[in-house]
Amino acid sequence: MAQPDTVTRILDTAEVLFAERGFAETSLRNITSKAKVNLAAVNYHFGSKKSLIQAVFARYLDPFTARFHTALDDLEARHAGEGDEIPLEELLETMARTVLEVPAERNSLKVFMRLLGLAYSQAQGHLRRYIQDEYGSVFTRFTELVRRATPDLPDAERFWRLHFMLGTVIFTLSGLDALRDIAEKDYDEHVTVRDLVRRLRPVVVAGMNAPLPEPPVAVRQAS
Amino acid sequence: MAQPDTVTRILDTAEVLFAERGFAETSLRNITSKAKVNLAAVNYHFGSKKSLIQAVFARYLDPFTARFHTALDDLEARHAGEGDEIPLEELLETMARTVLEVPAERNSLKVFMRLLGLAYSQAQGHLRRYIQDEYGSVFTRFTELVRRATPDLPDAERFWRLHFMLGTVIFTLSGLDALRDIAEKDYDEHVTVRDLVRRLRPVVVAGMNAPLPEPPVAVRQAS
DNA sequence: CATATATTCAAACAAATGTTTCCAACCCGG
DNA sequence: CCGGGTTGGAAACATTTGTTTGAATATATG
Repeated sequence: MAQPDTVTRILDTAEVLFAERGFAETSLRNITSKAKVNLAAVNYHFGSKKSLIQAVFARYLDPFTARFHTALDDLEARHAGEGDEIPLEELLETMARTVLEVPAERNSLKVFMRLLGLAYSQAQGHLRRYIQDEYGSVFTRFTELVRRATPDLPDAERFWRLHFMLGTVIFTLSGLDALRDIAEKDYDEHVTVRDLVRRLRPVVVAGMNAPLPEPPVAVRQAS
Repeated sequence: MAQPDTVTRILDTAEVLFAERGFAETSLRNITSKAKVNLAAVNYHFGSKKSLIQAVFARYLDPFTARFHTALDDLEARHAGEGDEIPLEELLETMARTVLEVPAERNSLKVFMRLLGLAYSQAQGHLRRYIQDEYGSVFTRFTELVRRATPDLPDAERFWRLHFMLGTVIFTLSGLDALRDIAEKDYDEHVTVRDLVRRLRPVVVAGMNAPLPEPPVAVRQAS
């Protein structure tokens, strides 16, 4: 256990390679050679490639869920006296802050968001199940708070809008490199993640507060 | 050339498998066996797996760009007399209608959107380049029209918001199956794509028209 | 009909993948 | 100094991948 542990060296290398090329396109040999670690080390320490992928996620999601829970505890405690409802802006703000805090410690927000994007897009059946089972409860708690913050929104509408916003954020931040290339070609400004989050905020808030859609046309009358 | 051509049978099978699992996770043997076609047929007709992937996209994007161009022609012609500016809502509406029309002919909007999502998320270097080179011009034309429709928006802000909205739509529609499962568990309503588009419209419009973000804090003074 | 061209097919190929094995090196408490 | 459990390492393993081959078959052409 002299310099960076073999395990953490594998995790460090794996997460950036996964983020860059995806899971299937990143071979164990690719990881181990770049990490200067023996090929067998992955299977020795993690058991399989699947487990390595899950471990990569766990290293982000464990601290994230922990912090997010305590952040929500704080928020609820602070609003306990005045009637339970936490404003939507504060909820979104809290989530954003937590998401930004966790990977900031290792300067790898981009990697984190890209991994989240992959978890959604790459079917990788086992991954979605793992994340849902392991970390679903925080999200449930959060959506319940959002529900209380937006009592006028029909349940279905709020559900979809939350996922719309999730899509906006994950898509943007996970495809950030490609977008940044285009953006820098058109306007030479170099955009940072924090800059993007600043731009995202009003859009997300406006989207959540958008007027309700017109009811479906030609709907079957009161079934 | 009796029943469904070998080439189209390959394309039909490949596009749904690609959409379900991604490109790297879908093997040629997987495609050919399900399509009841000989393994060598793919390399015979398309040359390589890469070319097959591009062909799958071309079958959607060729008709799409053609229709979109003529739709924009119509729109410009209709607004020619009154001073050039086409309202943002009409632009978005036109794009949405075109996106919905093309795959509707084969009842595969879901597949189309999922493929678009993959094109973004799966690095697959060659794919992004191919799409950009082959179909970039329509998007350029569209963004220029959007620019004229939103003269108050700074260029950079409009650029990013367009991509935010793109993210919302692609993410939602491409992850639709998973989301639909969750939605149906919570509210038994079965959501259709058209229903989702109806819900998306006000959110997207509100996002584009959101107030400008506060300027970055602690910015270096006039460089 | 005969010939040439296009397509299909089964088999094999080389390369790359995740995983396992087995032995050497190491570390640390006795 | 030693000895047992943990970690590191080279090689081999069994699969799976995309691709190629060459013969068989169908299709079209003169």
